[in-house]
Amino acid sequence: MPRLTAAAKTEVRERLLAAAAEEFAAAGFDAARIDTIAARAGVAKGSVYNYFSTKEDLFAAVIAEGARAAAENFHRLPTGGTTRETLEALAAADVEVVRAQEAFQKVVVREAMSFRPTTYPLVVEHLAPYISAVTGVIESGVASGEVRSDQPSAQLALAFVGILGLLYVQHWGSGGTWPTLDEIPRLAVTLFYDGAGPRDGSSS
Amino acid sequence: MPRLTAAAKTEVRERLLAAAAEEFAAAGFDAARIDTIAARAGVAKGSVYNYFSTKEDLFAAVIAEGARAAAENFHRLPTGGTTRETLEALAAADVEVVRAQEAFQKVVVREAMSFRPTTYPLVVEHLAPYISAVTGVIESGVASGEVRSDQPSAQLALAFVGILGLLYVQHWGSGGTWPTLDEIPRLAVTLFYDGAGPRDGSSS
Amino acid sequence: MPRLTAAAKTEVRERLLAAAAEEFAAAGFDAARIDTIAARAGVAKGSVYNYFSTKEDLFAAVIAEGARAAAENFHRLPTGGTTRETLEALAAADVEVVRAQEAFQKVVVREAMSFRPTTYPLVVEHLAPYISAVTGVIESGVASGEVRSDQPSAQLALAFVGILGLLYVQHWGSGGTWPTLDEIPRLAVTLFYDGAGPRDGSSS
Amino acid sequence: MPRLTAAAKTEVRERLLAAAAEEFAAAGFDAARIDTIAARAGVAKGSVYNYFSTKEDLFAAVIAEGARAAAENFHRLPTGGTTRETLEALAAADVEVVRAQEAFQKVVVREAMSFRPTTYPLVVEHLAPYISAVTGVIESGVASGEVRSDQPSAQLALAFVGILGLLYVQHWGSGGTWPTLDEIPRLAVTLFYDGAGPRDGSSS
DNA sequence: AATGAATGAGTCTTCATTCAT
DNA sequence: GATGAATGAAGACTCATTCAT
Repeated sequence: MPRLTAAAKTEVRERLLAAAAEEFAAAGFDAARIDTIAARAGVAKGSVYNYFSTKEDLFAAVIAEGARAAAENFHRLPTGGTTRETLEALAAADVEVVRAQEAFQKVVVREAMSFRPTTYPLVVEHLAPYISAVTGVIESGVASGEVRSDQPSAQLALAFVGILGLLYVQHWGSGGTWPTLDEIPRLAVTLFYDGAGPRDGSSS
Repeated sequence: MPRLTAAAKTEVRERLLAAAAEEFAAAGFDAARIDTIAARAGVAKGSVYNYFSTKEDLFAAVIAEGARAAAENFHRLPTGGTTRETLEALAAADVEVVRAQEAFQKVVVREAMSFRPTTYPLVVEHLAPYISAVTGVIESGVASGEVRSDQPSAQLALAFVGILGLLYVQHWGSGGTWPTLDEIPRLAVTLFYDGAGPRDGSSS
Repeated sequence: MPRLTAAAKTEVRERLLAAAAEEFAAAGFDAARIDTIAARAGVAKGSVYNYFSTKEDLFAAVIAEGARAAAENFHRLPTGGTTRETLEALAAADVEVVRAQEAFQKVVVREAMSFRPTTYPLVVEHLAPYISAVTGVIESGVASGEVRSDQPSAQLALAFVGILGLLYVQHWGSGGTWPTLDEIPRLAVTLFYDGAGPRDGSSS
Repeated sequence: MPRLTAAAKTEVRERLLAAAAEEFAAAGFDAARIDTIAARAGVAKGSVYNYFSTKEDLFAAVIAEGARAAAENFHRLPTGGTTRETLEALAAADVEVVRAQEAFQKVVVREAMSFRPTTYPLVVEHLAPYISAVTGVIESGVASGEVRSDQPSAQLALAFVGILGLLYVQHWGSGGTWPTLDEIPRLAVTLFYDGAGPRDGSSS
């Protein structure tokens, strides 16, 4: 009989991941300290190495968990609305993930934006399902004439995800001032879909 | 009698800045090594400290130089075109700066996207003139009816600069595959100005 | 389960203090090397920092330990003799401390004599109980007419402690030649109590 | 013809010595910085090495100058008074030297009290003439019955010089509070000559 | 499995000394 | 002789990782 039940192990692992996400989000990979993470998770420093073989490994696990949670949304896509509505719903769902797991998402977004040779491939790999889900939505939009067809769908999908990330960056960078998390879905869709050109009367 | 002329000192300082930009761009602040920077600049490690009192100080100088070069464009704004043309010209000029000083701009963009408490204020401070110049262009566009008036100009300006940054991130993150630097000005304007909604025949 | 028992930790800490005292006594604060101290204590350099957060902190601990041992004597003051006998007994007890902890006492005496802004306050603070104990003895002497009353007791106490220190300085400075440790208590009392004026027959 | 007259060279040398004395007095040998000394003397750092080959050499020159000025007094000994008066006059003359050259004397006194292998021999060597002059005075006192004869004169001389030093230490250590420089000669003689034993009516 | 002390390679930074001008 | 930039050896301190208990 194990000294710890599987459930207990999982629970410690999750506490470690959460603590690590906080620390990596606040300090970045290099400045993050294992001591802090262990303390925040309420375990001894050495115990961290019973769960993750390396600081880098722990970091990767944080990214993976963040990306996993984000990607999960796209398995229960809302259907039946316009492309615009679908995209806004997606963004809204993503915002909920950010709300629930702010630290994880900060880490993912920062790494996605920082193209560091060590960590970039990780993020790309983990975000791939996410991106391809968005690509699917865009393609449907193109098919139905709701999305312009003169740009590759894959690139438009990247742009949408990028804009969403950008809004998070501005949210965090401004200390939550602007935009607020609530405003993000609508803003993302407006920016992505309508652009800044003059309105003929329609839209937000 | 000074051992070095003022010009020679400036030259060393510039070599150091360039070397530091390379290193910071490649490794990030924490992982960057003063040894590497000194070696790349062709001076002894100790000499770095004759020019910059601290690693952090050197980093700040790199940001300042990058932002300075970027902001310089906006003093010679093209005039007389449409807002769209002006924005594209601005983006094109910025791309030239990136081409000329790729490492510096990588550092600036990365820090702008990474909201680290230590460095974020620096970037914000140095990018302020840049942002407010773009805001001016947008405001003219609003006045002439070329830009939608239902969003604050300052926020639209942030969005434009953000999209530009995003495209750089994708450029660097993709290893230069897509978008290429050449494509960036047009893409930035298209995304920002037109959005992804369906075309009625015009554009791109 | 701790890797070391509390007793083992204390033991390492004491080895470090002893090694540090040796090194500080021999080289002075600035010239002392943490490497040397660690090596002498038989631990790795990094381990020093598990016990003391800073070289300065370690130094302060050495002073504190030295002063603590010195002050301890004064809690078991000999009573019932003349002031002269009491002072000589005190000095003799102090000499025993010096014998037992020569390096610690060297550090304390040197710092007490060197009025360096950084360390002087430390010494003053730690020697305070010591000085005030001596002051008490002197006051009794004044009350009983054994000590002159035309000088403040506090200042006489300082003088006594100073003379004791002076004799240590001459002991160490002369390589132990003169005075020897054994001679110090008698000498201290003679100098302090009788002075160099002519004898009318009495004393030493 | 030299680019600098001998007088000008001497003048720079003296400024350097004075600046060095200040710095060594304030910081101690190790913490003293050549930069600071050069700046305080109003010359470039490199110029220091035109006058002194080494930091240690400069330090030795400061000690030598301090000891030289102190020893000078003893060449014009007051004569014809009692031993007690002579000693007080000597102490008074020494206090004048300290007043005129406080930094130099601080350095000498501190090193005399700190028995550091590197510097102690220097001080001993330079103070030798000083000590032997005092020894001469004491010997005369012994001969005339004014000084006790049961202690070697050389040791009494050391004690007198030591007490003087001790009073300086207390003066500097107390921030000039007690004793003041003016009080020192009388105090030195009282302590040295009379001791703390009870008065029969005489003295201070 | 958990613990936390020990480890030591790795870093920034300082500063006496040199030397080209 | 004066200058001050360049040098690089040296040192305090950090921290991921290991491992005895």
